[in-house]
Amino acid sequence: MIRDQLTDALAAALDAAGIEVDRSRITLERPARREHGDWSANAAMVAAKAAGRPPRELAAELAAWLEEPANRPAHVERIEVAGPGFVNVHLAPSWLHDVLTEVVGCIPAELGASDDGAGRAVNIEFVSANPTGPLHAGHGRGATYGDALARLLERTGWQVTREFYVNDRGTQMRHYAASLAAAAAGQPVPEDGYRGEYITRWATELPSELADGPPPAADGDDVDPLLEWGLTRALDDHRDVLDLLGVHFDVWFSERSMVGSGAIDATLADLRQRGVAYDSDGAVWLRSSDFGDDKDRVLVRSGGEPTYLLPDIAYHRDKYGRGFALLVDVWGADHHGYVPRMAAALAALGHEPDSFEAVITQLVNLQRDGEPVRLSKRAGEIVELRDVVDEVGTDAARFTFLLQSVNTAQTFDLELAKRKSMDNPVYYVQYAHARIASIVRKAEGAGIERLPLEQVDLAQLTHERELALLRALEQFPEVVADAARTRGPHKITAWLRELAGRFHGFYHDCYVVADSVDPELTQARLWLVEATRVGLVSGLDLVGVSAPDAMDVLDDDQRAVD
RNA sequence: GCCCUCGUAGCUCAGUUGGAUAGAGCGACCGCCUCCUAAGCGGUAGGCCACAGGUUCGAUUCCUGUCGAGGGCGCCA
Repeated sequence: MIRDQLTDALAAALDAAGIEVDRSRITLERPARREHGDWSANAAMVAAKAAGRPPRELAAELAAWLEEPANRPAHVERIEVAGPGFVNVHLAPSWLHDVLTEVVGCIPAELGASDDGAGRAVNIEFVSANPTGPLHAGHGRGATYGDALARLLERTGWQVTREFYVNDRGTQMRHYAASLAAAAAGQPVPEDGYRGEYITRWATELPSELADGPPPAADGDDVDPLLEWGLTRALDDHRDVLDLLGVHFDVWFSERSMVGSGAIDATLADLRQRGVAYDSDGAVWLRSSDFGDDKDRVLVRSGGEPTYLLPDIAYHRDKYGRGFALLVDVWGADHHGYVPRMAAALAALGHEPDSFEAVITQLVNLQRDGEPVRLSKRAGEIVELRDVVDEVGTDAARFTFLLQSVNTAQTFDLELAKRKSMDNPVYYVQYAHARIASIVRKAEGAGIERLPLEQVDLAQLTHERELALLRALEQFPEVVADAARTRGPHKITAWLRELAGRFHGFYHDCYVVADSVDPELTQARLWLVEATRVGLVSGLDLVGVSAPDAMDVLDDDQRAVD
């Protein structure tokens, strides 16, 4: 890595100047402006105070030392001092030609790969919607985010398990079953019930012996056939829609399974043994306020029934028991208040605070051509995720959900997402890939074969468009590492848009296969195009979006409408 | 009242452990097709980075406060 070479050289220059400075404070950054060079160092400004000298004077000394032929790192063209004391390094294009060679030497799945995770096991739990109804549009964001994060962590050396927690017991399930029963009997949904449109729709699917049967038992753990049917119906829906979205789970973990296994009782016993649970007012409490929570929380109600918290703790205890070094939970915004008590509970069980992370995904506001899609929460109106995916397609849905950071509320415009035009980022990026395939076809059609890389003169690549493309590719490994570390897959879509943009500029200004292009240049450009293809496929793979070889061509009428 | 996430161009959003003249796309306006898909490319206009202090050589970034938006504060899940 040239960055490391430059950092080493800079440290040597500081040594030579007799200046001691904390090495970690010396950083090399990519300047925002091209004329500031390829890399910029702040070392002189950082060291100025300790050295008691003006930063620019120091910078000049460092620059002079680095320009000495004996000290000059590879590819360095010139070094300048600028601004308040930056040392700017300008590199020769040859360093980017080396980047090209590195990129085409990788298959897409290897590009940006690292060993940051060191093979540790991470469990990513996401979606985990209650099996009391269909997934809605908001779940799509969590589903896509969780899956993309999983892909990022896999790329960076983690062993990933994708997990869905099924809340298949408790009061919500009983309300759900009662709602189905009421709808089947043509009666109004009970006060605490679910009143979405899907209830009546699903009720019509009930087999007659269930639809006509007696109302479900009000409580108890007796098996209620109607509830079982409803559970299966909802889970089938979830699995099906997630499949459409290209999201697949390794584990569907049943809350109910922990009753039979004794995991819930064992967890309570564990908490008591650690002295972090106590009895008061007939209930059992968790001493969560000792672990950063606002107040203590009830684990078992005075009536003897556990709250939702206890099975959740048992569930996370189970995950630790399966050997995961890191647990990541992806939750909707309406659960963020739940984070401190969960973290407190896991700390109370003796786990490292860093081993549990909760990512909160903010809301998704649906729009259609700029107009908000209004829903009545009281009437239980939702936009089903299935409808979103059906309307805009898997690729567009995924890419759009991943366009921005999950900690800001998202505006998702259905019309924009499905539009096949330049204002839709997913098509902009995919179109770049299709253009590459088109160039390859064109070359084949012209009988031009791409020669082995070692026979090609990459020094032919000097056009600013060509270099800009290589600069974007050069950054990819860092972007991947950063996106994984900060749990931000939106940084991948941002990079893809950048790369695609630079490719479209190249495509416009630099023909690859044409009579006007020298054959040697064609060869170099064919390799540049191949490197770009590897980058696009690699990035698209991280977000689970396809890289098509051709796009549907709009006819003239449609184009005129655009 | 307390907590969480935010507040950046007309709109949707980026903004790299604090860096130089704050960016992209869309929208608006002006240009560009004998040649690999014009679903593209180039240019112009558009900003008190919500506001006020503080830390720093340097703050959109870190700290405090104010205002504004959304969400959360149950022996509900």
